[in-house]
Amino acid sequence: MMKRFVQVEQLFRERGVRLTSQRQLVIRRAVAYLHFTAEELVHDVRAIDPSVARGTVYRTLALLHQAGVVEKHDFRYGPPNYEVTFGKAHHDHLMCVQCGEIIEFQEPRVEQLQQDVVRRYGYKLLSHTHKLYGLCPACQRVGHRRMPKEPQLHVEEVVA
Amino acid sequence: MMKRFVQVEQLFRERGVRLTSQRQLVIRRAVAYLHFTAEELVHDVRAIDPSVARGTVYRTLALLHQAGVVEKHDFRYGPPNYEVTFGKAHHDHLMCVQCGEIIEFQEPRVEQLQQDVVRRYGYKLLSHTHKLYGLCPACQRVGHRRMPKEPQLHVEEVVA
DNA sequence: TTCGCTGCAAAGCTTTTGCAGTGGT
DNA sequence: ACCACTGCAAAAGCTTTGCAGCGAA
Repeated sequence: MMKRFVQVEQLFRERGVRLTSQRQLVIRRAVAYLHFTAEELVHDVRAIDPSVARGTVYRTLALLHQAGVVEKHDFRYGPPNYEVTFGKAHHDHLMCVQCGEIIEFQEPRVEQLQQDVVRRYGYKLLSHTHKLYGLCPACQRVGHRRMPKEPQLHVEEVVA
Repeated sequence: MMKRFVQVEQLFRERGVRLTSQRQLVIRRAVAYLHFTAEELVHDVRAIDPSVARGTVYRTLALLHQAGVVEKHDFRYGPPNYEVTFGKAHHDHLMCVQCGEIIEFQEPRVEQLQQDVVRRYGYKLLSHTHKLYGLCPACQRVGHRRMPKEPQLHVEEVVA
């Protein structure tokens, strides 16, 4: 955890982005989470230092995204979800559009193909999101007519 | 185009969703677009029938997403972008986090792997999003310190 | 006839922004 | 000493919702 924080700091330095005390705090808190919303991060950071402005947290979050440190996921249930992907094994998402179940899966072969694509266009890959939407086994059986209920996250595998 | 509209109607019927005149209008307009925002769709629909409420458009858009007809893309530039993927060849996105350039690419091998994953969990695949974030060749060369400018969409291939 | 759907319009949330002052490098 | 960054607080922007009436099946 500490190590990851230092790595992100290093990343910012390389990019010539100033490492203010506020940003250090935001980064420190963000990398401590698995998943979080922007407002949760605001709340968490301000619990430690109430003087940090909401805008600063959002601005830092944008920087973290640009640096490839965090991903933004929009699952259509509540506010968008952020996730720190830097220094972690990538995983993708499979979601049931009916009941909202979310499965996290790993597929190394996709990672390989992503490298192929990126190379084809001369890009340098920083991060990615990959979501599959469908019907889970249960929702395929019952009538397909109900609106989704509350979402549920089924974490298949979490790699620290 | 007309054919796709009829197919979507069929899909709604199968799901036991009522096909009101308002929904027909929203679907008709949505499938006419390549990319659109929710508000653009609202504007377009209301240009034809001003009595259709904003809420109805948003509610129908949610249904279309659940049915796997449209995808929602959040590129962090302006409002989320919707795209009709039903009946079209899938394509994924490669985006430069620096300048906002967006490249649409096709990678059939990824599609194949998606089927593997979906089968593994017993799901029925409806749609997907797959985005790669990185630095384009130009932004790798110049200093990496500037905030993104306006986004640009480079459509690699558009399949009707 | 039933009950899912709609219009209306306001509320609710998340995110952005302008500006004067502060602080990293 | 620069000028990027911050706090503040309001504005903006997108989406949702409650409710009474309507209309598809």
